[in-house]
Amino acid sequence: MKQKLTLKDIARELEVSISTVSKALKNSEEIGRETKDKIQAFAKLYNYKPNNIAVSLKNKRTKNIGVIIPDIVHHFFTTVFRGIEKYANAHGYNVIICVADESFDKEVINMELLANGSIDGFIMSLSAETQQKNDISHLKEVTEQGIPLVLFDRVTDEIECDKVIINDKEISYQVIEKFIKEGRKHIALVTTENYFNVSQKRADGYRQALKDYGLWKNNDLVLSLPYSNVKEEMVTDFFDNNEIDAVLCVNELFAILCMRLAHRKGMRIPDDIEFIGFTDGILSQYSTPTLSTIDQHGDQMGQIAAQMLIERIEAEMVDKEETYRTEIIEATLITRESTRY
Amino acid sequence: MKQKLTLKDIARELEVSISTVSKALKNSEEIGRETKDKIQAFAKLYNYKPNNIAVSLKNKRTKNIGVIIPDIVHHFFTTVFRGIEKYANAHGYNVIICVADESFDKEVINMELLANGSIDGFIMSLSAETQQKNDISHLKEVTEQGIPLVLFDRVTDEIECDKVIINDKEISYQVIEKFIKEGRKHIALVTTENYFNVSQKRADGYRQALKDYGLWKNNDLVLSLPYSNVKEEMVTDFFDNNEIDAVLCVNELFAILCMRLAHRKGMRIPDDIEFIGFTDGILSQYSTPTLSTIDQHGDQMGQIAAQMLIERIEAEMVDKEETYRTEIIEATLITRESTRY
DNA sequence: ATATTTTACGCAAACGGTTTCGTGTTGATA
DNA sequence: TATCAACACGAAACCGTTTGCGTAAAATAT
Repeated sequence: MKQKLTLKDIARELEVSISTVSKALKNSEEIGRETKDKIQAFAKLYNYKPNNIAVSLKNKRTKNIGVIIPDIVHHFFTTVFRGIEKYANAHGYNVIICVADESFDKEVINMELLANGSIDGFIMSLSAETQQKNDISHLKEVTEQGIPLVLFDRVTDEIECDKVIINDKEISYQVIEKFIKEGRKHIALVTTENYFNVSQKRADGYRQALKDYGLWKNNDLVLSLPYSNVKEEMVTDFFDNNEIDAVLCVNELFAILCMRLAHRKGMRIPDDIEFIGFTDGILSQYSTPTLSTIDQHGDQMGQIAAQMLIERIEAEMVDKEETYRTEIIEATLITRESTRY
Repeated sequence: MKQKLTLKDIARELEVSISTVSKALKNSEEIGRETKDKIQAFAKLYNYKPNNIAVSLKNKRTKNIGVIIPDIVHHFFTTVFRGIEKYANAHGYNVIICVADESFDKEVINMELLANGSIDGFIMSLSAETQQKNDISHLKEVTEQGIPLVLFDRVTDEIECDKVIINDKEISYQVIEKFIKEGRKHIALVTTENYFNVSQKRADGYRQALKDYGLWKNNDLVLSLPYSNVKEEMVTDFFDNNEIDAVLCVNELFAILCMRLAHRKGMRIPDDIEFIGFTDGILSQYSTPTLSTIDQHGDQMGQIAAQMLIERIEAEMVDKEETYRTEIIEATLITRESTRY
């Protein structure tokens, strides 16, 4: 096992000082042509690479960004992550990832760990538990330390930082409007328990559209399901007790589930009932029938988040204008077999 | 923006030396009770946390592990990753991830970047291009530097290191055997172009089983599809030109695709034709009909890989026994609607 | 030939910790 | 009272780089 070559090794070997080697490798004007050539040749020959850790310590910049997401086995987060990784890598940054598993504690622990010098900034989406408790002191701590933070999708108003979200309310409104214009009268919403910021906004859009078109009665056509372990009877009861001809679901899985149970009840999709879900994941493309979905453009979201973060990190070196942006990405509807148009 | 507290700050404030502070915070016996109390109280009050980078530089241990995977938007890799992350986190390690995007160059670049001190060891699965070129000099370089490496799933025999794989050949054999015992006579294999190590092993199992039961003729019932951009006619031609009553697919997507086209041809699943795929992803559970799949236990694989790596990393501190293990995980068949039993 | 500027390089501090070793003080022992 | 171990702490080296500054030698100007 050959040990890694250090500046000191090269200096000893070539009988010059460490600083000369360092400067020569940076092609500094301070060093003579001959010496530089000699040192550079030697370094190349023995494949010298500077030690990242030492460089980080010295410059106080790690070129790492920390990503904290609630879940990795989840198509939307995966695509966002890919966007982040793509942009970060292209700009010389590595990505350290922590999966909070929707747990508040894991989120806090990981964040504090990384905040101690391991990263130059954070990109994150709040875990379910964090949104539920609405405790964001760990985020506050980090931003007070001057560590840049970009929130995406599951954000909170209570913290000032850059954010990337989609137009949840508007797209929901548009989708409901579309249903209405097609002549649908009994439009349901299948959502999660309401501590999710995004679910609330989607519900707002849904409600608003129904009100604007005089179709709003009450919450009878809103079904709230638990985040996991959905029991089938909850859904079947809902379909049995209500007359429904169109459904918007806040995620792909709920939509697939509902479609399956509606189909089992003998309803024809999309003639008797139409379905639209959020998240254009792999399920939507391959379900039977294929599902019309709202594409959240996760990849783009990730790239923008990464861009905002890196710009913020690198702006810190010069000056700090403390105006934070919220970038809104326009979701788009992808129509497939679960809708008529 | 309050700057991070350092040992030096505490030392100055409490009028002791830096080394005293350092020792006090480690609860060293060298330091008197009173002084320790005072320092520890102060540190707690102002929430002192040691700088990870400085500690890493000093101990030459980063407590980071590098994970390089070909693709992140892929259920199998995602689950393995989750296993890695889970184990690593529980043992005080962070995970730096690089997505090679199935590209050789990205794999090499990322690996070299991380190898310069950023991580204590690697866990990786070879990208498609790397397997195709069969160029693993970057792996050799890393292991020669003494950086521990664990390969999983897409491994190579040409490098000595710890490995975690599944019993691809055996499980394929068993699955084909199952088909045969049910009376299936025309069993097809749908696979990828053969530079994938795992595809080869699966094909081996398939062929072996047919031979052992005297059903092997030639490769007519083996369909090789490109890794992406599969054209439908390739599959339909295959089904049109051959009499087939059972199919093993090397991944979930191929299986779903084939099922759909077989269904379109009017074949009844599972009566006329049965399907089994590799990878128990979300698609298998929600397709119509649901797909019987071979569960590769990605989560477990990830945890074992992480365990092997961390043990190797921490063993390095004591001595180095250079015997490498290959852990084989037993895949299991999950039966659903696409098979009769 | 002397004064001045360049050139080319080395010294040393710094980044934030850890750790070995040395030393002044104390109280116990002879 | 001299001796010595135990105690409590500090000085300094070190991890591998970066970088401001000082300076001898060489080059140029006077």
